[in-house]
Amino acid sequence: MSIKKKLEILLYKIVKNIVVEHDYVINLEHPNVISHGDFATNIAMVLANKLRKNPLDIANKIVTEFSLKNIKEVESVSVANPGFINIKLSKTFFEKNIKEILFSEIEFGDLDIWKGKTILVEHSSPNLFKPFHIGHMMNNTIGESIVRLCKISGANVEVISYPSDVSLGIGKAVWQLMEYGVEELNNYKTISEKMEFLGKCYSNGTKAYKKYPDLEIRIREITQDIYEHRDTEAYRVYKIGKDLNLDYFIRMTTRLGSVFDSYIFESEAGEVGKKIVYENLGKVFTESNEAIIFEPNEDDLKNNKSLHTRVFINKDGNPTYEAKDTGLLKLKFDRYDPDLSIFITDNEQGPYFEVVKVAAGKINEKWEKNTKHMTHGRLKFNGMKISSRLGSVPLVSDIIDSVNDAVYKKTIESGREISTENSDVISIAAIKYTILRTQAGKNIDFNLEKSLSFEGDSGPYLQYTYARCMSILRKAKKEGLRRNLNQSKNWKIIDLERFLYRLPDIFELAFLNYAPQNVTGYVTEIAQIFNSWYGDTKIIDINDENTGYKLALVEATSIVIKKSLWSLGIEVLEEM
RNA sequence: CCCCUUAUAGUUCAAUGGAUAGAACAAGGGACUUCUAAUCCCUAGAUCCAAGUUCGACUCUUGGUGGGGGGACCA
Repeated sequence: MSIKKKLEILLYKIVKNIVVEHDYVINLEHPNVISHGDFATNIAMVLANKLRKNPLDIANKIVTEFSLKNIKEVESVSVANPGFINIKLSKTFFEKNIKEILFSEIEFGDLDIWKGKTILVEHSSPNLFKPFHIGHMMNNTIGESIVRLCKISGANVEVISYPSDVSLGIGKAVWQLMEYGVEELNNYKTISEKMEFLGKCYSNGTKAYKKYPDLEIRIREITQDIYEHRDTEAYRVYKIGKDLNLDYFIRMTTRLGSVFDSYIFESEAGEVGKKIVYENLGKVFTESNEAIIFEPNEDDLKNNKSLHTRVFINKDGNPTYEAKDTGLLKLKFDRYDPDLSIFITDNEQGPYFEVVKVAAGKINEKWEKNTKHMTHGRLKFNGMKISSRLGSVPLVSDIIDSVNDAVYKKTIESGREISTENSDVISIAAIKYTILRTQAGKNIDFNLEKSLSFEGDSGPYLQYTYARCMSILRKAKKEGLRRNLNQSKNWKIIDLERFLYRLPDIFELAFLNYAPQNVTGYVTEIAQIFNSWYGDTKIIDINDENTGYKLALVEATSIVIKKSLWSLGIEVLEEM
């Protein structure tokens, strides 16, 4: 149990004796100003209202009781105006905590709050035949971080993606691919080149469809071949393209650090969705203008003003995205029965999914209650030069390449050398950090000069700090120095110790609020405190009896940084 | 017209209803014969507007204003 939980329980019991018959929650927080202590609570002020008493009197009473308990992890408890109770932790606690970090290693910070439960996360869902573009980078980065936070919660986590594998758009691409000739693919060696060619098929197919209306019949026929898996040339060509696309998707997401346990394809979800919509016709859905729609009733609207009428099956009898998503919900819950099902999309789908959720909830309550739709904003490019191979939409690989160029330049300027692999790790860290420092849902200004940096508040800064820790530890080892888990008597607690123990609480907060930026902010603060300490302290000092303990602190810092970055889906480097 | 979302230093972003609103970049000054200067130290600088709830509001409520997104057969 974390020290925070322990103190909260203790305070709860103490307060219970003072105020009977009143509901209250003990809420410990870390004061902004470290001189106020390690924890503070506002309970006395909250109770002052209910009891109509002076908050200072209540606080004093609680503090007196608290002091009698003689908690060895606590050095002092005090009262501050207008009624805060401040708690300072003891040297004993910090010493014990560093031991815990070092013994737990990479498991430090793991929680058990969702142990025994299952969480399903869907993210990075690609449009097959369309390039893996910048929007997917955003989705993948946030999704992967959510996946990892869920794993930290102790839950069993299943990760899936939901590729869009049937649509009129894909029909157009397949038509164009057949026009060019599928054997054209053999002229390209690498998978990126093949993908570039397929991307061209997609955009040129779309253009041709617009320009020549006569094509519609043929392209609709191709689309139908794909829907129904007909044994035709179109379907065979489609299969080749689909497999290539999936292969590429796996490569790209692997490069970014994601692994998927399984896929549910849009084609599957469409069939299932169409079936359940028809099954619930008259109950949940109604017919209107030849289409099947969902219309929210008065109660629905009272609870959620954003609801509106939507078409689930169009007049041609085909499932729309709404029906497909309903089918997807069924497949998710049938296959995984998750206690929580999270999926991540661009926020343009926010109002839309509210409707699907309410409609689906009428078929199965769980589908609505256990589903969390997380939305993210868009990456805006202002002034950032990206040479996109495919028109105006920057591809994920284009972006990473551009950032790689900048990393390479920076490396050369500072007189270092770098491998391609490490450069990639740094570039991806820089991009991911930029996305994850911001609250999901906001648009992000994605600018190499402004928001994407390698200095200060950045991914590479954190990697650099980790590498610095490792470098110190390597040197100590070389000199035959070993860590010492015990403080000497003259050791004075430093700020670093006052932050390292907080990781589990930060993880809990980030998990419960779907807020990776809590971790980003915390780990940046740790790095700043560490670097500041590094700046004014000689860590390896044979004449200092504290050297062993300082080495333990360096190691603990490296563990906390590594684990924090892991939760964000960012890799560390031993040297840079 | 309705709904969702967003507004914090010159810029890009933080801040579970708490105490003196934090960083970074840019600006100015300083620190490498030293454990990695992708670093550190110092200086200056901000809550869109108007009411309300509260002991206390960037945070909650209501009403405005600006940005982004949605609102029947696209996804």
